[in-house]
Amino acid sequence: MHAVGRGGTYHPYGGMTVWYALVDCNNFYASCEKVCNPALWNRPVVVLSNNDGNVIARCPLAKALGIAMGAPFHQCKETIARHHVAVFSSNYALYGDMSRRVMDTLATCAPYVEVYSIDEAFLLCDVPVAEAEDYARSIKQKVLQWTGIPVSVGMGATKTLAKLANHIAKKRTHHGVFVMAGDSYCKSLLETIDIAEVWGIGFRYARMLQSHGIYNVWQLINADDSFIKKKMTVVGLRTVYELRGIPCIGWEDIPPPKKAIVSSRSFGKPVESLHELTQAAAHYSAIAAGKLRRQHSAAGAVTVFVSTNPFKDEPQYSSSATVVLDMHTAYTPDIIAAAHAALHTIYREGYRYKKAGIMLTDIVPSQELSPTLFMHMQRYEKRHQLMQTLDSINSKYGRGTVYFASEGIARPWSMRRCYLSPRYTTHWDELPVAR
DNA sequence: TCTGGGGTCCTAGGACCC
DNA sequence: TCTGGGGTCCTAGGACCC
Repeated sequence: MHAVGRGGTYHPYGGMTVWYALVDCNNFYASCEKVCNPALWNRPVVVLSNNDGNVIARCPLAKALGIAMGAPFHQCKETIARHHVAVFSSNYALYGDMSRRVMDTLATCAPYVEVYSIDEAFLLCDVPVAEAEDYARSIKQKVLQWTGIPVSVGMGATKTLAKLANHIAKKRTHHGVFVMAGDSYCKSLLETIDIAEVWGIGFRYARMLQSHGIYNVWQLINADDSFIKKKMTVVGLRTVYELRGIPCIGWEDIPPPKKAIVSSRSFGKPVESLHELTQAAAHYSAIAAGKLRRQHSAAGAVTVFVSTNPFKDEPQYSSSATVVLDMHTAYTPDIIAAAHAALHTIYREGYRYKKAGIMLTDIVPSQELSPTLFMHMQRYEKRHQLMQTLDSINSKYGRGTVYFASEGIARPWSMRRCYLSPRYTTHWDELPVAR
Protein backbone atom coordinates (compact mmCIF):
# COMPACT_ATOMS: atom_id res chain seq x y z
CA MET A 1 0.00 0.00 0.00
CA HIS A 2 2.59 2.51 -1.08
CA ALA A 3 -0.19 4.95 -1.99
CA VAL A 4 -0.83 5.91 1.61
CA GLY A 5 2.22 7.98 2.49
CA ARG A 6 2.62 11.43 1.11
CA GLY A 7 6.26 12.32 0.87
CA GLY A 8 7.01 10.48 4.08
CA THR A 9 8.16 11.82 7.38
CA TYR A 10 11.05 14.13 7.84
CA HIS A 11 14.00 12.41 9.48
CA PRO A 12 16.45 15.11 10.54
CA TYR A 13 18.81 12.66 12.19
CA GLY A 14 18.93 9.97 9.56
CA GLY A 15 17.71 6.68 10.94
CA MET A 16 16.53 7.94 14.29
CA THR A 17 12.93 7.25 15.20
CA VAL A 18 10.88 10.39 14.84
CA TRP A 19 8.06 11.02 17.16
CA TYR A 20 5.89 13.87 18.13
CA ALA A 21 4.55 15.95 20.97
CA LEU A 22 1.40 17.98 20.56
CA VAL A 23 1.21 20.99 22.85
CA ASP A 24 -2.26 22.50 23.16
CA CYS A 25 -3.17 25.55 25.24
CA ASN A 26 -6.00 24.95 27.71
CA ASN A 27 -9.09 27.11 27.11
CA PHE A 28 -6.76 29.42 25.23
CA TYR A 29 -8.87 32.57 24.83
CA ALA A 30 -10.17 32.42 28.40
CA SER A 31 -6.61 31.83 29.66
CA CYS A 32 -5.37 34.90 27.74
CA GLU A 33 -7.99 37.08 29.42
CA LYS A 34 -6.97 35.75 32.85
CA VAL A 35 -3.24 36.25 32.36
CA CYS A 36 -3.63 39.98 31.92
CA ASN A 37 -6.17 40.52 34.68
CA PRO A 38 -5.51 39.01 38.12
CA ALA A 39 -8.99 40.05 39.29
CA LEU A 40 -10.27 37.20 37.08
CA TRP A 41 -8.17 34.43 38.54
CA ASN A 42 -10.92 33.14 40.82
CA ARG A 43 -13.83 34.08 38.60
CA PRO A 44 -15.50 32.06 35.84
CA VAL A 45 -14.61 33.52 32.44
CA VAL A 46 -16.22 33.03 29.02
CA VAL A 47 -15.23 34.43 25.62
CA LEU A 48 -17.78 35.09 22.85
CA SER A 49 -17.61 34.65 19.08
CA ASN A 50 -17.74 37.56 16.66
CA ASN A 51 -20.77 39.76 17.15
CA ASP A 52 -20.97 38.40 20.70
CA GLY A 53 -23.05 35.50 19.35
CA ASN A 54 -21.92 32.30 21.06
CA VAL A 55 -19.67 31.13 23.84
CA ILE A 56 -16.47 29.85 22.23
CA ALA A 57 -14.16 29.50 25.25
CA ARG A 58 -14.76 28.81 28.92
CA CYS A 59 -12.36 28.51 31.80
CA PRO A 60 -12.77 25.46 34.09
CA LEU A 61 -14.89 27.45 36.56
CA ALA A 62 -17.29 28.43 33.77
CA LYS A 63 -17.45 24.83 32.48
CA ALA A 64 -18.36 23.71 36.00
CA LEU A 65 -21.39 26.01 35.86
CA GLY A 66 -22.66 23.99 32.91
CA ILE A 67 -22.16 26.67 30.26
CA ALA A 68 -21.87 24.67 27.04
CA MET A 69 -19.36 25.19 24.25
CA GLY A 70 -21.08 27.06 21.41
CA ALA A 71 -24.06 28.03 23.55
CA PRO A 72 -25.82 31.19 22.31
CA PHE A 73 -24.87 34.05 24.61
CA HIS A 74 -28.45 35.19 25.12
CA GLN A 75 -29.36 31.72 26.40
CA CYS A 76 -26.80 31.78 29.21
CA LYS A 77 -27.22 35.38 30.30
CA GLU A 78 -29.10 34.32 33.40
CA THR A 79 -26.42 31.86 34.56
CA ILE A 80 -23.78 34.45 33.77
CA ALA A 81 -25.46 37.11 35.88
CA ARG A 82 -26.24 34.77 38.76
CA HIS A 83 -22.67 33.50 39.08
CA HIS A 84 -20.95 36.76 38.30
CA VAL A 85 -19.25 35.29 35.21
CA ALA A 86 -16.82 37.60 33.42
CA VAL A 87 -17.75 37.91 29.71
CA PHE A 88 -15.42 38.97 26.89
CA SER A 89 -15.75 39.61 23.18
CA SER A 90 -13.04 37.95 21.06
CA ASN A 91 -9.88 40.01 21.23
CA TYR A 92 -7.73 38.64 18.42
CA ALA A 93 -5.04 41.25 18.82
CA LEU A 94 -4.43 39.90 22.33
CA TYR A 95 -4.77 36.19 21.50
CA GLY A 96 -2.54 36.45 18.44
CA ASP A 97 0.19 38.10 20.46
CA MET A 98 -0.07 35.63 23.35
CA SER A 99 0.07 32.81 20.81
CA ARG A 100 3.33 34.18 19.45
CA ARG A 101 4.80 34.20 22.98
CA VAL A 102 3.78 30.59 23.57
CA MET A 103 5.25 29.50 20.21
CA ASP A 104 8.48 31.39 20.90
CA THR A 105 8.76 29.50 24.19
CA LEU A 106 8.14 26.15 22.50
CA ALA A 107 10.87 26.95 19.99
CA THR A 108 13.33 26.71 22.89
CA CYS A 109 12.07 23.23 23.83
CA ALA A 110 12.58 21.20 20.65
CA PRO A 111 14.72 21.11 17.50
CA TYR A 112 11.66 21.60 15.31
CA VAL A 113 8.30 23.19 16.01
CA GLU A 114 5.35 23.25 13.63
CA VAL A 115 2.71 25.79 14.58
CA TYR A 116 -0.56 24.08 13.79
CA SER A 117 -3.12 26.64 14.94
CA ILE A 118 -3.37 29.67 17.17
CA ASP A 119 -3.19 27.47 20.28
CA GLU A 120 -1.45 24.27 19.15
CA ALA A 121 1.95 23.15 17.96
CA PHE A 122 3.65 19.88 17.07
CA LEU A 123 7.16 19.39 18.43
CA LEU A 124 9.69 16.96 17.09
CA CYS A 125 10.93 14.82 19.99
CA ASP A 126 14.46 13.57 20.34
CA VAL A 127 14.12 12.01 23.79
CA PRO A 128 14.08 8.28 24.67
CA VAL A 129 10.66 6.91 25.53
CA ALA A 130 11.68 6.40 29.16
CA GLU A 131 12.30 10.12 29.58
CA ALA A 132 9.30 11.30 27.58
CA GLU A 133 6.99 12.08 30.46
CA ASP A 134 9.59 14.19 32.27
CA TYR A 135 10.26 16.04 29.04
CA ALA A 136 6.55 16.72 28.54
CA ARG A 137 6.22 18.02 32.08
CA SER A 138 9.18 20.33 31.59
CA ILE A 139 7.54 21.86 28.49
CA LYS A 140 4.32 22.44 30.38
CA GLN A 141 6.15 24.05 33.28
CA LYS A 142 8.24 26.33 31.06
CA VAL A 143 5.29 27.64 29.04
CA LEU A 144 3.34 28.36 32.21
CA GLN A 145 6.27 30.16 33.79
CA TRP A 146 7.19 32.22 30.72
CA THR A 147 3.73 33.12 29.44
CA GLY A 148 1.18 32.31 32.16
CA ILE A 149 -0.72 30.02 29.78
CA PRO A 150 -1.52 26.44 30.94
CA VAL A 151 -0.98 23.75 28.29
CA SER A 152 -1.51 20.01 27.86
CA VAL A 153 1.12 17.81 26.23
CA GLY A 154 0.53 14.54 24.38
CA MET A 155 3.24 12.40 22.82
CA GLY A 156 3.13 9.58 20.29
CA ALA A 157 4.79 7.97 17.29
CA THR A 158 2.71 9.93 14.77
CA LYS A 159 0.92 13.23 14.72
CA THR A 160 -2.44 11.50 15.02
CA LEU A 161 -1.26 9.54 18.08
CA ALA A 162 0.21 12.70 19.65
CA LYS A 163 -3.15 14.38 19.15
CA LEU A 164 -4.93 11.43 20.74
CA ALA A 165 -2.44 11.41 23.63
CA ASN A 166 -3.17 15.09 24.15
CA HIS A 167 -6.86 14.31 24.39
CA ILE A 168 -6.10 11.71 27.11
CA ALA A 169 -3.84 14.23 28.87
CA LYS A 170 -6.69 16.73 29.02
CA LYS A 171 -9.54 14.38 29.90
CA ARG A 172 -8.01 11.66 32.04
CA THR A 173 -5.01 13.07 33.88
CA HIS A 174 -4.62 15.71 36.55
CA HIS A 175 -1.19 16.84 35.41
CA GLY A 176 -2.08 17.41 31.73
CA VAL A 177 0.60 15.17 30.25
CA PHE A 178 0.31 11.80 28.51
CA VAL A 179 2.72 9.64 26.51
CA MET A 180 1.13 7.08 24.22
CA ALA A 181 4.09 4.80 23.59
CA GLY A 182 5.53 1.62 25.04
CA ASP A 183 3.17 -0.03 27.54
CA SER A 184 0.52 2.67 27.28
CA TYR A 185 0.02 2.10 23.52
CA CYS A 186 -2.11 -0.97 24.00
CA LYS A 187 -5.45 -2.61 23.33
CA SER A 188 -6.83 -2.06 26.83
CA LEU A 189 -6.43 1.72 26.50
CA LEU A 190 -7.35 2.08 22.82
CA GLU A 191 -10.57 0.15 23.39
CA THR A 192 -11.74 2.86 25.77
CA ILE A 193 -11.33 5.74 23.30
CA ASP A 194 -14.25 6.74 21.10
CA ILE A 195 -13.46 7.08 17.37
CA ALA A 196 -15.00 10.54 17.39
CA GLU A 197 -11.98 11.72 19.39
CA VAL A 198 -9.60 10.87 16.56
CA TRP A 199 -8.10 13.73 14.55
CA GLY A 200 -9.58 13.33 11.07
CA ILE A 201 -12.77 11.55 12.13
CA GLY A 202 -15.55 14.11 12.12
CA PHE A 203 -19.22 13.79 12.93
CA ARG A 204 -20.22 12.13 9.67
CA TYR A 205 -17.41 9.59 9.48
CA ALA A 206 -17.98 8.68 13.14
CA ARG A 207 -21.63 7.98 12.42
CA MET A 208 -20.80 5.99 9.29
CA LEU A 209 -18.19 3.87 11.12
CA GLN A 210 -20.58 3.21 14.00
CA SER A 211 -23.16 1.95 11.55
CA HIS A 212 -20.55 -0.65 10.52
CA GLY A 213 -19.85 -1.68 14.10
CA ILE A 214 -16.69 0.37 14.62
CA TYR A 215 -16.95 2.33 17.84
CA ASN A 216 -13.53 2.57 19.45
CA VAL A 217 -9.97 3.27 18.32
CA TRP A 218 -8.86 -0.35 18.71
CA GLN A 219 -11.59 -1.46 16.30
CA LEU A 220 -10.64 1.30 13.87
CA ILE A 221 -6.97 0.28 13.93
CA ASN A 222 -8.01 -3.26 13.01
CA ALA A 223 -10.50 -2.26 10.31
CA ASP A 224 -10.09 -3.51 6.75
CA ASP A 225 -7.96 -1.19 4.61
CA SER A 226 -10.06 -1.48 1.46
CA PHE A 227 -13.24 -0.79 3.40
CA ILE A 228 -11.71 2.37 4.92
CA LYS A 229 -10.40 3.58 1.58
CA LYS A 230 -13.72 2.98 -0.13
CA LYS A 231 -15.68 4.84 2.52
CA MET A 232 -13.22 7.54 3.59
CA THR A 233 -10.80 7.95 0.65
CA VAL A 234 -7.04 7.88 1.06
CA VAL A 235 -7.35 10.61 3.69
CA GLY A 236 -9.17 8.24 6.04
CA LEU A 237 -6.75 5.41 5.29
CA ARG A 238 -3.88 7.71 6.22
CA THR A 239 -5.55 8.36 9.58
CA VAL A 240 -5.83 4.62 10.26
CA TYR A 241 -2.16 4.05 9.36
CA GLU A 242 -1.20 6.88 11.69
CA LEU A 243 -3.17 5.25 14.49
CA ARG A 244 -1.18 2.07 13.83
CA GLY A 245 2.00 4.07 14.42
CA ILE A 246 3.00 4.45 10.78
CA PRO A 247 3.68 8.13 10.00
CA CYS A 248 1.85 9.35 6.90
CA ILE A 249 1.43 13.00 7.72
CA GLY A 250 4.69 14.76 7.10
CA TRP A 251 6.53 17.51 8.82
CA GLU A 252 5.90 21.05 7.66
CA ASP A 253 8.80 23.22 8.64
CA ILE A 254 7.57 26.29 6.86
CA PRO A 255 3.84 26.69 6.34
CA PRO A 256 3.06 26.77 2.61
CA PRO A 257 1.62 30.05 1.35
CA LYS A 258 -2.17 30.19 1.34
CA LYS A 259 -3.89 29.35 -1.94
CA ALA A 260 -6.89 31.46 -1.04
CA ILE A 261 -7.32 34.32 1.39
CA VAL A 262 -10.74 35.15 2.74
CA SER A 263 -11.89 38.07 4.81
CA SER A 264 -15.52 38.12 5.79
CA ARG A 265 -17.68 39.11 8.73
CA SER A 266 -21.27 39.20 9.78
CA PHE A 267 -22.47 42.73 10.33
CA GLY A 268 -23.38 44.07 13.76
CA LYS A 269 -26.71 45.18 12.30
CA PRO A 270 -28.51 44.50 9.00
CA VAL A 271 -27.08 46.58 6.15
CA GLU A 272 -29.27 47.81 3.30
CA SER A 273 -27.40 50.53 1.46
CA LEU A 274 -24.85 50.02 -1.27
CA HIS A 275 -22.82 52.75 0.39
CA GLU A 276 -22.28 50.75 3.56
CA LEU A 277 -21.63 47.50 1.68
CA THR A 278 -19.04 49.39 -0.34
CA GLN A 279 -17.27 50.44 2.84
CA ALA A 280 -17.31 46.91 4.20
CA ALA A 281 -15.97 45.52 0.91
CA ALA A 282 -13.13 48.03 1.02
CA HIS A 283 -12.37 47.19 4.63
CA TYR A 284 -12.26 43.43 4.03
CA SER A 285 -10.19 44.03 0.90
CA ALA A 286 -7.64 45.95 2.95
CA ILE A 287 -7.45 43.15 5.52
CA ALA A 288 -7.05 40.46 2.87
CA ALA A 289 -4.47 42.47 0.91
CA GLY A 290 -2.47 42.87 4.11
CA LYS A 291 -2.46 39.09 4.64
CA LEU A 292 -1.44 38.67 1.02
CA ARG A 293 1.58 40.96 1.42
CA ARG A 294 2.60 39.30 4.68
CA GLN A 295 3.05 36.02 2.84
CA HIS A 296 4.80 37.81 -0.05
CA SER A 297 2.18 36.92 -2.61
CA ALA A 298 -0.04 38.60 -5.16
CA ALA A 299 -3.55 37.67 -6.28
CA GLY A 300 -4.99 37.32 -9.76
CA ALA A 301 -8.69 37.41 -8.93
CA VAL A 302 -11.01 38.99 -6.39
CA THR A 303 -14.37 37.50 -5.41
CA VAL A 304 -17.03 39.37 -3.46
CA PHE A 305 -19.97 37.68 -1.76
CA VAL A 306 -22.98 39.04 0.10
CA SER A 307 -25.86 37.34 1.84
CA THR A 308 -28.95 38.10 3.89
CA ASN A 309 -29.67 36.41 7.23
CA PRO A 310 -30.95 32.88 6.51
CA PHE A 311 -32.32 32.61 10.06
CA LYS A 312 -34.76 35.44 9.47
CA ASP A 313 -38.16 35.12 7.91
CA GLU A 314 -37.64 37.86 5.34
CA PRO A 315 -36.66 38.10 1.66
CA GLN A 316 -33.46 36.16 1.08
CA TYR A 317 -30.68 36.88 -1.39
CA SER A 318 -27.11 35.78 -1.70
CA SER A 319 -24.71 36.14 -4.55
CA SER A 320 -21.07 36.37 -5.48
CA ALA A 321 -19.04 37.74 -8.35
CA THR A 322 -15.42 37.41 -9.37
CA VAL A 323 -13.26 39.97 -11.11
CA VAL A 324 -10.10 38.76 -12.83
CA LEU A 325 -7.35 41.34 -12.47
CA ASP A 326 -5.33 42.62 -15.43
CA MET A 327 -2.18 41.67 -13.55
CA HIS A 328 -1.42 39.98 -10.25
CA THR A 329 -1.29 42.48 -7.43
CA ALA A 330 -1.07 42.98 -3.68
CA TYR A 331 -1.70 46.70 -3.93
CA THR A 332 -4.68 47.49 -1.73
CA PRO A 333 -6.28 50.15 -3.98
CA ASP A 334 -6.29 47.72 -6.92
CA ILE A 335 -8.00 45.09 -4.80
CA ILE A 336 -10.53 47.55 -3.44
CA ALA A 337 -11.34 48.72 -6.97
CA ALA A 338 -11.88 45.15 -8.16
CA ALA A 339 -14.03 44.37 -5.12
CA HIS A 340 -16.18 47.43 -5.78
CA ALA A 341 -16.63 46.50 -9.43
CA ALA A 342 -17.72 43.02 -8.40
CA LEU A 343 -20.03 44.32 -5.70
CA HIS A 344 -21.84 46.61 -8.12
CA THR A 345 -22.74 43.67 -10.33
CA ILE A 346 -24.40 41.72 -7.51
CA TYR A 347 -25.95 44.38 -5.30
CA ARG A 348 -29.75 44.33 -5.24
CA GLU A 349 -31.79 46.95 -3.49
CA GLY A 350 -34.41 46.06 -0.90
CA TYR A 351 -32.61 43.36 1.07
CA ARG A 352 -31.26 43.37 4.60
CA TYR A 353 -27.72 42.06 4.23
CA LYS A 354 -26.20 40.20 7.16
CA LYS A 355 -22.82 39.23 5.84
CA ALA A 356 -20.29 40.13 3.19
CA GLY A 357 -16.79 39.09 2.39
CA ILE A 358 -14.06 38.97 -0.15
CA MET A 359 -11.83 36.16 -1.34
CA LEU A 360 -8.48 36.45 -3.10
CA THR A 361 -7.53 33.58 -5.41
CA ASP A 362 -5.03 32.69 -8.13
CA ILE A 363 -2.31 33.53 -5.64
CA VAL A 364 1.31 33.57 -6.81
CA PRO A 365 4.62 34.49 -5.13
CA SER A 366 5.26 38.20 -5.57
CA GLN A 367 8.89 37.77 -6.68
CA GLU A 368 7.63 36.15 -9.86
CA LEU A 369 6.05 39.42 -10.84
CA SER A 370 7.55 42.26 -12.77
CA PRO A 371 6.29 45.55 -14.14
CA THR A 372 4.37 45.11 -17.35
CA LEU A 373 4.37 47.08 -20.52
CA PHE A 374 1.58 49.10 -19.03
CA MET A 375 3.29 50.07 -15.84
CA HIS A 376 6.65 51.72 -15.69
CA MET A 377 9.24 50.57 -13.19
CA GLN A 378 9.07 53.84 -11.32
CA ARG A 379 5.35 53.63 -10.66
CA TYR A 380 5.63 49.96 -9.73
CA GLU A 381 8.29 50.81 -7.12
CA LYS A 382 6.24 53.68 -5.75
CA ARG A 383 3.20 51.51 -5.15
CA HIS A 384 5.34 48.89 -3.45
CA GLN A 385 6.89 51.46 -1.13
CA LEU A 386 3.52 52.92 -0.24
CA MET A 387 2.25 49.51 0.88
CA GLN A 388 5.43 48.85 2.84
CA THR A 389 5.03 52.14 4.68
CA LEU A 390 1.38 51.43 5.41
CA ASP A 391 2.18 47.96 6.75
CA SER A 392 5.05 49.11 8.93
CA ILE A 393 3.01 51.89 10.54
CA ASN A 394 0.13 49.53 11.26
CA SER A 395 2.50 46.91 12.58
CA LYS A 396 4.19 49.39 14.90
CA TYR A 397 1.17 51.29 16.18
CA GLY A 398 -1.54 48.65 15.80
CA ARG A 399 -3.82 47.57 12.96
CA GLY A 400 -6.11 50.33 11.75
CA THR A 401 -3.78 53.23 12.57
CA VAL A 402 -3.65 54.14 8.88
CA TYR A 403 -6.45 53.06 6.54
CA PHE A 404 -8.23 53.99 3.34
CA ALA A 405 -11.04 56.53 3.45
CA SER A 406 -13.21 54.15 1.44
CA GLU A 407 -13.19 51.76 4.41
CA GLY A 408 -15.40 54.26 6.22
CA ILE A 409 -14.78 56.04 9.50
CA ALA A 410 -17.84 55.46 11.71
CA ARG A 411 -18.53 51.96 10.27
CA PRO A 412 -22.01 51.45 11.69
CA TRP A 413 -21.99 47.97 10.12
CA SER A 414 -18.97 46.70 12.01
CA MET A 415 -19.40 43.75 14.30
CA ARG A 416 -20.60 44.02 17.85
CA ARG A 417 -17.93 43.58 20.44
CA CYS A 418 -19.50 44.98 23.57
CA TYR A 419 -17.23 43.19 26.01
CA LEU A 420 -13.81 43.80 24.53
CA SER A 421 -10.83 43.71 26.89
CA PRO A 422 -7.89 46.06 26.30
CA ARG A 423 -5.31 45.01 23.72
CA TYR A 424 -2.87 44.73 26.64
CA THR A 425 0.14 43.52 24.73
CA THR A 426 -0.05 45.17 21.32
CA HIS A 427 -1.20 48.77 21.86
CA TRP A 428 0.90 51.19 23.87
CA ASP A 429 -2.09 53.04 25.29
CA GLU A 430 -3.73 49.83 26.47
CA LEU A 431 -0.88 48.35 28.49
CA PRO A 432 -1.92 46.80 31.80
CA VAL A 433 -1.13 49.05 34.74
CA ALA A 434 0.38 47.69 37.98
CA ARG A 435 -0.84 49.50 41.03
C1' DT B 1 -32.54 38.61 20.14
C1' DC B 2 -29.03 35.18 18.70
C1' DT B 3 -27.16 31.31 15.72
C1' DG B 4 -18.44 32.65 13.68
C1' DG B 5 -14.51 32.90 10.45
C1' DG B 6 -10.83 30.89 7.73
C1' DG B 7 -8.75 27.22 5.68
C1' DT B 8 -7.33 22.27 3.11
C1' DC B 9 -7.86 18.06 0.49
C1' DC B 10 -10.23 14.56 -2.35
C1' DT B 11 -13.56 12.76 -5.68
C1' DA B 12 -16.88 12.69 -9.30
C1' DG B 13 -18.42 14.30 -13.42
C1' DG B 14 -18.58 17.21 -17.54
C1' DA B 15 -16.17 19.53 -21.39
C1' DC B 16 -12.88 19.13 -24.61
C1' DC B 17 -8.95 17.28 -27.21
C1' DC B 18 -6.50 13.85 -30.01
C1' DT C 1 -23.06 -1.26 -37.66
C1' DC C 2 -19.68 0.80 -35.03
C1' DT C 3 -20.07 4.64 -31.15
C1' DG C 4 -13.17 3.49 -28.21
C1' DG C 5 -10.15 5.43 -24.83
C1' DG C 6 -6.69 8.17 -22.69
C1' DG C 7 -5.51 12.61 -21.06
C1' DT C 8 -6.26 17.39 -18.99
C1' DC C 9 -8.75 21.05 -16.94
C1' DC C 10 -12.38 22.86 -14.34
C1' DT C 11 -16.13 22.98 -10.97
C1' DA C 12 -19.19 21.46 -7.40
C1' DG C 13 -19.77 19.10 -3.43
C1' DG C 14 -18.44 16.76 0.63
C1' DA C 15 -15.42 15.73 4.21
C1' DC C 16 -12.23 17.45 7.69
C1' DC C 17 -9.52 20.87 10.87
C1' DC C 18 -9.00 24.93 14.32
